[in-house]
Amino acid sequence: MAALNFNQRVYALVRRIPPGNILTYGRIAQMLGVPRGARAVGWALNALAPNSDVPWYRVVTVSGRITEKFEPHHADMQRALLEAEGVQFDDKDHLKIRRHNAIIWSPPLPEYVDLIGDFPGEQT
DNA sequence: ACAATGACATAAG
DNA sequence: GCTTATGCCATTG
Repeated sequence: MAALNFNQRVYALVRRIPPGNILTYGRIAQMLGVPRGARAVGWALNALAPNSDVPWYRVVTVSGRITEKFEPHHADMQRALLEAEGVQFDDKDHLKIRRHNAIIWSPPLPEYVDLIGDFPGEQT
């Protein structure tokens, strides 16, 4: 199996997102050092187990819209989970996030380095 | 190692 | 602002 370094990092980062805050796929990828690796982040969450402790619902698209590619059912659930944490939506199911909104979480620098920086070798 | 896939992002119409 | 087309990355067959 290959539940590996990259996915592990995505999970670790998503777990650090506080309630009421959100993060985009692209932003996560950029934090991991792969600015164009948004799809890979989505793939990591796709392989995530339903009972996982990773708050996958706090990850949205850069347009402030919940992914519909997965299952419409879950999209509705994701919206409910976010609303429960105080995240506000528009009538068109898109988040009220702008280029400079505060709900887009950003980790403290020390934690950022500890998280994204040099990770213990887990390859092979 | 090559080809295909997929919870995305960006550019163009 | 929305839809379509192309690009990117990691994972899987």
